[in-house]
Amino acid sequence: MPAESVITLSRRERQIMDIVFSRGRVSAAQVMAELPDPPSYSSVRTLLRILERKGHLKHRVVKGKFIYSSVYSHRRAARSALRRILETFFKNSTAAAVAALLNASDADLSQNEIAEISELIRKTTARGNRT
Amino acid sequence: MPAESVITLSRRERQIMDIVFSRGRVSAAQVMAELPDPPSYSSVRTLLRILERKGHLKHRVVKGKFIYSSVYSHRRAARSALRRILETFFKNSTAAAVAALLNASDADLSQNEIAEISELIRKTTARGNRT
DNA sequence: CTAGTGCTGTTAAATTTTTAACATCAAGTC
DNA sequence: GACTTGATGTTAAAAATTTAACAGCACTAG
Repeated sequence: MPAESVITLSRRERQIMDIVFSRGRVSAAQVMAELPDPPSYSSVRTLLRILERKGHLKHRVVKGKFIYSSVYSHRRAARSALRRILETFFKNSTAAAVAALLNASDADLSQNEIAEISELIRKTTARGNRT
Repeated sequence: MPAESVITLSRRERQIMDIVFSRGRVSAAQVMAELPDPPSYSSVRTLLRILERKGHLKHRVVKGKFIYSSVYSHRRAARSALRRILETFFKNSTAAAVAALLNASDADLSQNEIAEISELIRKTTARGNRT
């Protein structure tokens, strides 16, 4: 999801894109079920169609039903979301963001997770480092 | 910023809250300067007043001018934003989120940053660990 | 073949959001 | 003290969003 798109979406559109990203593929019914203060089924379908027209969603027909998914890869969308947060809240300091992230997750990481993260850092370090 | 608030905000309201979070304290003029497709000064002020009425912003009078800031602490807002991303994109896996974060920041972390992050992990580990 | 069921597409009304004109007020200046 | 300047508050029109009614179409069952 291109960074500039996000800030252009309306309230409902955002809510729906969030659901799409967390679910991957969704039917109108699923979206409706997860929307806060869900409107009618009809309204949800309208919104999905709008998002598709705007180029954010695509759909496949599965057994006669429309199954929607994002046009952007999960990776790209996540990256973009993180970048925005990094800039908005952490002045682009990755370290600060990681710190907050570790706290946000209730600070009860398992040893396994710690190990995973350490491993990730090692890998990242190995690749592109400079002074 | 309470998690449920975010998804309630309108497009402009969100854009403004983002600016407020990244700046800390802002005047209407500053907000206008940073808004994409900036509307008139008058419109910006109206929006700031709306956000204050809704309980998201507060203001102080400094030399006759209104200086707005968030009602929520930076820490809390960041935490909330991260939680949302964690859930939307990473199924609440902190490790996955950290990985993406390290990538998102162009993978050119300085040695200093690596050190900082490692230190943070050590601290987190020291505190709440299990298994 | 007719009716019912379960979808999607179209359309327009209702509501919310967004915008900006205009009024007002305080402060400094001549 | 009248005037200009620079700010905020009020209000309402314009635009966008949100909603849902309704129409249509395919498929299935009787």
